[in-house]
Amino acid sequence: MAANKPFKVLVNPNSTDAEKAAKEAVSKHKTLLIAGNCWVHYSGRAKSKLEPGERILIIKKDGSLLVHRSTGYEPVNWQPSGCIFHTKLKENVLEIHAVRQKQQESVRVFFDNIQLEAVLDLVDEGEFSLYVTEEDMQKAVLSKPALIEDGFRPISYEKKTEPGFVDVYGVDKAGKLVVVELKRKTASKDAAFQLSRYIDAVKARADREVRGILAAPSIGKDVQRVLATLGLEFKRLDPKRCGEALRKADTKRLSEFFNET
Amino acid sequence: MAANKPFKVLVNPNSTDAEKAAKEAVSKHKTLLIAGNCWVHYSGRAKSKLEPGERILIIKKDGSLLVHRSTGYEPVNWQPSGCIFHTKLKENVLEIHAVRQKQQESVRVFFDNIQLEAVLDLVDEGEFSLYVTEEDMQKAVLSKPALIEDGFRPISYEKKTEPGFVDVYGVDKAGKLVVVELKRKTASKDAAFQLSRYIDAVKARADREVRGILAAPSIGKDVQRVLATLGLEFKRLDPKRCGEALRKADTKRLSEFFNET
DNA sequence: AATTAAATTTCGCCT
DNA sequence: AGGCGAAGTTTAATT
Repeated sequence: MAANKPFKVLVNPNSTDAEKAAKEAVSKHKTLLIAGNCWVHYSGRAKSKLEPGERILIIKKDGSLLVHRSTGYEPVNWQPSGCIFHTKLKENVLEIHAVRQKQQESVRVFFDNIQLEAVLDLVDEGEFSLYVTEEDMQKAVLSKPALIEDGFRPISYEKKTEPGFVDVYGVDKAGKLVVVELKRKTASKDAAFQLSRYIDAVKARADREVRGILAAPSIGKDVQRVLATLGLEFKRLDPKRCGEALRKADTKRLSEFFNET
Repeated sequence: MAANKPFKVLVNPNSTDAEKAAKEAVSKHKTLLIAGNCWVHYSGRAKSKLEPGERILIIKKDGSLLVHRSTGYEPVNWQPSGCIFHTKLKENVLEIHAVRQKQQESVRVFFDNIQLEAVLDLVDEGEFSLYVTEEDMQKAVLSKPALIEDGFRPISYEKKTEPGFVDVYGVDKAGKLVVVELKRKTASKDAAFQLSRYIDAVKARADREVRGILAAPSIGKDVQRVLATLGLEFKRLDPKRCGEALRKADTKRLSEFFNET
């Protein structure tokens, strides 16, 4: 556990201390967190008014603002990053005014009672990755081969050690052999060449025509040209739809498929 | 100022106390707020992994969950209302597990260091009102044409892609054709010219006199002169009164109007 | 730079 | 209950 980090917490602060902390947070680009009784005025593309009630206000170092009520996943009022903030104190009411030049918008939050206020210095270098695993994509194709094309029937599959590449072998509607290479992200030139090598290897053994399909969420124009030159095909395969297909798939049957191979 | 409300604030709590407070918040349907070092796993429609870093976690009484990083207006991980929560303690790591049956989703948040934890009881009955979008103004005029002028009868309406402009066509007391252009904010010169172009187009088709009314909350002196030059009229239209008119309008009748056109 | 498409979109209204 | 459309949508990608 790391040593305790420097941050400020005020419980039931008076308005003067509250404003001081808010000013500090904003000027030093820290995270400001306030829980208390407030009302909010928004004006910009539309207008809104929020009558008094207890909410949570968050202001981040990039100049984004959030006001959260006691329920609901969405903020009741907000402002994307890039705001400039002003604070004002008037008759023990703390006003925090967020102005966004870009969209000509402004949000004013007025606190007349603060339960909790914190000025945090959040250090966050952690990477965020949203993914569909190669295995997920493979499972999706196996459970719903039409994702590749109508009439496609998988015969076997092979998991490769290289991350991001998984092949599925099968036959198409006409009975022609098909090699499918899956890629989690945008198809690269490498992927095209790799698929080409597989195709060549399979052709040499099978001694008959083999189709090669590179299935990925997207492909660049240049890679598309490479594919065409190599006589290969591209099939757009949306990771999201793979996920959907997976969920809708008959899990039992799918697991059986995996077990029996 | 109201008396201080009961709530709990923990600064640098140990994991045992942290879990205890989290359990209390969830079971008693309070708002849970944690700032600390965490990592997050999400699995559902997609999958995601968030490497360790310092963030803010909010769990609301309706079972919604938010994980906010130090920047960005949007949460990095979230879950809409309706989650069921489980907490677990393992080697001083607090795990909060949110499960949503409806979508078959789950979010796991792991804290190994907590700077601040609060259990709040937010009381919020304040009304939120969003008012006067262009469409609102249009609906208001359609439901209460007298907002434009006495005896005005709308015939049809048209929604434009340009933001802020909505037209209503109708006839006045004398049976003369009227084109109304609505603007959410102060009428601009552009609006005047735009209306003028409409009028010209309508005149060309209808081959008879057409009145043009620019309806907006306010108008500048210069724009007023432009209007006069173009032979057009200005009608002050208070957004607030539009909102009121809308609320008071017979919703059924309004929807019928929209259907029959 | 502008336009289009996607989002773990969510949410509300209508059929 | 399912489907469609809007959102103060925002944000990323593509032309």
